[in-house]
Amino acid sequence: MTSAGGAAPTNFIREIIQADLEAGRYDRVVTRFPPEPNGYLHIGHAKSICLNFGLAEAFGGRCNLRMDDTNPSKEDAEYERAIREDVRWLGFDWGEQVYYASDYFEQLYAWAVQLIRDGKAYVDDLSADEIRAYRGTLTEPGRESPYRDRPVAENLELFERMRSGEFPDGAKVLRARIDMASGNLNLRDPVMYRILHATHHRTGDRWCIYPMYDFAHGQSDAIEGVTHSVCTLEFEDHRPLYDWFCKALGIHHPRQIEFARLNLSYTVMSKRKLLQLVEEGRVAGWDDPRMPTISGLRRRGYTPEAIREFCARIGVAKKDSTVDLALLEHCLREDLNRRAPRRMAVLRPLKVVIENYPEGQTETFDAVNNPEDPSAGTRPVPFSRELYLERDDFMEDPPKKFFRLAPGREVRLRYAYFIRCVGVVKDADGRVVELRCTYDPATRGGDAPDGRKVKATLHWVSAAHAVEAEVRLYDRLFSHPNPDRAGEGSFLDHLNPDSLEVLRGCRLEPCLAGARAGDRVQFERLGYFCADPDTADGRPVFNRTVTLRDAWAKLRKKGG
RNA sequence: UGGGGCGUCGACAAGCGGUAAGUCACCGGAUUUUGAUUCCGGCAUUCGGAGGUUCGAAUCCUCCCGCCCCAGCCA
Repeated sequence: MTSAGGAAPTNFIREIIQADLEAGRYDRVVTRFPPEPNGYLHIGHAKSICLNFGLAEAFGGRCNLRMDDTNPSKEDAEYERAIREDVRWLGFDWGEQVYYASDYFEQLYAWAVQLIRDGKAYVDDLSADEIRAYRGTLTEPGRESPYRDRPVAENLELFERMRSGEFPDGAKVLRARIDMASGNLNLRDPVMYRILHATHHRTGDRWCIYPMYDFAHGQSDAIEGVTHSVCTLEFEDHRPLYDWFCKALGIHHPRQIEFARLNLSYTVMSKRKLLQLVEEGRVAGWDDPRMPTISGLRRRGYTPEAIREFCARIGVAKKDSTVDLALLEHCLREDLNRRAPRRMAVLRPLKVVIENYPEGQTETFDAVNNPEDPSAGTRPVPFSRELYLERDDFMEDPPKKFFRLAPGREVRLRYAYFIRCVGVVKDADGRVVELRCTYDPATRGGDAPDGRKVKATLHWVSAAHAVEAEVRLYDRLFSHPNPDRAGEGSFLDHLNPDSLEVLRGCRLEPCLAGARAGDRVQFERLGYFCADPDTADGRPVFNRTVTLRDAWAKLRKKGG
């Protein structure tokens, strides 16, 4: 069980469970999170994970992690490994063991035989195309297969031969015998087993017939004593079938409850599309920091706490909805604000020479590590005659609302001195390459004894002491709020061409030399950053997790 | 034209017959050695629409409209 749940607000699922408990329908609560190991987990799965583990925790029950591994042609042990890692990282504990649908293959087979014996399942020789044709359409009923009334004994024998490998893929299937005229397509004699001569990553070549989702999921729930099988809306149509199998088999009958899956603006969530992004090299892999995968978010610098808080805030309902990415980012900033140490980093360096500061002199200032957390203490930051400032913090011909550095203007260097720009050095092309400034020794520490004010406080890094680094600026992967439904064309048409900008030659304050992969910091005035695994000794690589809220950027955008 | 769902502020979401919570976003304004954080204020006379029941309806009934899902031997 978990210890990670927050105080999640109530929702309709909790109410159903509460009512079930009170009515005595179940005497305990068991849920499960059942991913298919055919891809990486994403933020949408996080919603389901938080929901299922959270439900179990709220009712003092248990939540099983179960691999829904019934299709060997798509699944892989690597995905399984990643799933465990991600669930664990999110902060959930699945207890003694991971469960596997594949562990139930023998039992599932026995249950299939039982249904055949009861005349409720039959072996069909129709091809896939024929089955489709016989199924009918949304508005017309289907037709019964000519093999539907095979004698039980023949069905039994054929099914056994299917298992023993006598038939090639697709030659036969086992079908439930329900109702070819049902308005619910799932009830038109759904396929229970198909022949698949494929090696399963766990059962190897022991099987060449594999159960379909509908004949595996509910039964797996039953075996594990699941009481509430929570899944997404698209399975609502499957519930009658889920119930039919449990009833026909006379086994423990969990209640299936459906909720709306998570959609996030500016991102795609389907595994198919995420896979495509990876396979076509649109991103660097499943853990590319632009991906909505758990591993991508982790590498980007997200915290499990922020993701859990987000999941608690979005709620659980049956309405199709798309949550604003801004909410996710808000949860992230909220968490990082209270825990990320502050550092100074200049991403686009502009050299500054303090003309009246003695050459060769260095002094040290104490900088606060985290204004939100006094216990985080301070660190020393060296200051000298030559510094780097952010190019964006200087404008030669500033607009009215710009109150950073400009010719003749005075600003404060954080923790250090007031400086005034007295000269601009340009190259042959007229590009600003260096600033000449003077400092006021009386403002040491950042306050003027005469009480004069400055409108801006800038971050800076001493040139001689700076650590060079690579910084990767990430932005949303898609430029359209809903890449899935943005008119005709592919979602790929809406990829944001500026989703990644790599900056080299960035200058960090010296204490960042020892950054280790996974370290999260706030670069003051810029945003939250996380040291990437590509970080090498003495050569940090930082990913921008998210920018700080930026009133100036907003202003600038408005003004054109 | 079949079956299953869903419609409350720009985005989420409470509300469960007694007269529209909260959050994000947005817009002010205060404090600030991060144009950050924090703080304070604003933001649905109205609940997809139309009727009806009721002293009273977002909540109950009827009809209509809109959106989503289902025709894999995927999950």
